[in-house]
Amino acid sequence: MLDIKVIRKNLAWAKEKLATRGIKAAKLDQLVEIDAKRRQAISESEQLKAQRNDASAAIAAAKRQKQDASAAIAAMRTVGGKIKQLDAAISELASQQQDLLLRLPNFPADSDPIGPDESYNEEVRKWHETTTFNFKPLAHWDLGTKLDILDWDRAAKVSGARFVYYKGAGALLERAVFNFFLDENTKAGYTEIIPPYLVNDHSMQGTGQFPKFREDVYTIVDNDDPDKPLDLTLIPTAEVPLVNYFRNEIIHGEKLPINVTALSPAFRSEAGSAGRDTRGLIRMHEFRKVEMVKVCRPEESWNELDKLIHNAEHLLQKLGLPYHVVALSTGDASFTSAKTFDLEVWMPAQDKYREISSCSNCTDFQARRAQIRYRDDDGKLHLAHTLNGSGLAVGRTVAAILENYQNQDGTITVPEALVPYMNGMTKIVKETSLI
RNA sequence: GGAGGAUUACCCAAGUGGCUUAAGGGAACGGUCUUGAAAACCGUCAGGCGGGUUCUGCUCGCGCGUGGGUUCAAAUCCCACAUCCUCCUCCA
Repeated sequence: MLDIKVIRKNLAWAKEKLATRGIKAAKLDQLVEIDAKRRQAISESEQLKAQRNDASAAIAAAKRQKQDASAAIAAMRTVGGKIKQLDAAISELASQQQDLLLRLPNFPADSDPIGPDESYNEEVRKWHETTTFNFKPLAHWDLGTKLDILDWDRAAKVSGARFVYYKGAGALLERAVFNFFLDENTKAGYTEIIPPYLVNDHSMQGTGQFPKFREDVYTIVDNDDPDKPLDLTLIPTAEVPLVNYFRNEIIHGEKLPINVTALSPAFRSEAGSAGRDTRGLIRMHEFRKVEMVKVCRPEESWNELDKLIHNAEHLLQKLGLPYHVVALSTGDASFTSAKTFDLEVWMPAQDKYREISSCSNCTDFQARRAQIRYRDDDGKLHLAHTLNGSGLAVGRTVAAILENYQNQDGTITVPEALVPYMNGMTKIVKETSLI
């Protein structure tokens, strides 16, 4: 959430910044107008309350001395009515203001490439030449099916489109990948967490998914009354329970920066992406992801963003997967982010890079929504900055390994870093059928 | 899912409508004493958010789990919800 005071004081600047994210100037005019009315009403109400408090003290004193106070009581009755009216108006204005504010994205950083969509993203650096083959590489979904380690048909039968079974060496590979990630992240100083995978609406609002992106997630309903949603949503990313761990907390300054990592399933409705990436592991309703989250002081957050990206890059480098780093444009970056770098891994069969990690500095945007604060040496409270990044998306990593490490005979060479995690297995060969 | 009980500061806890500007104790912090420490004694210790402002100060409002309500006036009375505890039921 943006700070209304910042918008109020720097209206022209705010309009210009948010225009690059597709927000119309009229929205901000409307916002500051409501804010002005609200503050006016607060001022009036509080004057009356001060008056009422004085009168109440006088009434109490009179009563104690057994004197009559009925005139003062009658006078206060009308004041009380006015206060009630003003307070109702204030809460209506406050909720209008909140509704508008909750739907405004974060201010983009000055360094963000300006543009409405991903075509304005800028490549920052590239690691390793893209993989070449002396045969035509297969897509990971074909490799997975031929090896009988990924089963799309039975997942479609059991759950529907965009679900998959991992089997045998496939399941082992998935497990090897996430255990490798968790171990590496822990070595890099992140504390491992196993969070809840269902969270309440306050948490979804705290990290910025609600109210704007309700249609992107799965919310649990009451079985006795399916029209009634329960206050529980399947997490679309571990970022939600990790960041909300700190919600409404005051952190000791010396604890910062805090680094946490978690493996979790991620559930996404993929509303609006019909027809895109319909095959393979790229776009699933349910996938596993290892997430990294940082909570830090404002002055550290840009440096911490660099560290976060390097932590994610380190994983791809150890796996030997070619990738590049892309700075997202103002229009492509996520709602909560001031600056986002995507890591895109090379997918040979598709002959292009695909997103495998998204590393963002959310500045104080989530901290203000979620009230994540710290007390520093000066004894004062400050909003923290929050950062998040995938480290990494597990299914997409498996897809990249299958495609980049495939051999002409259809087997997969296991990346060296994963061999210990695969119980010494160096090559994935065709599984025997279960049925 | 059912029945009871609870929720006040870092911890324990008093407080059943107006002299509560929320008692008291412990912890913590500062000081006196001491070579140093302990003890004793003295002091500080109810957070924070919001409004106004001539702006690092002053002032007003709100703050006793959360949100409503009653009242001239609510920690205190009423309603709803959340969380925790005990018991029953169910359960990996």
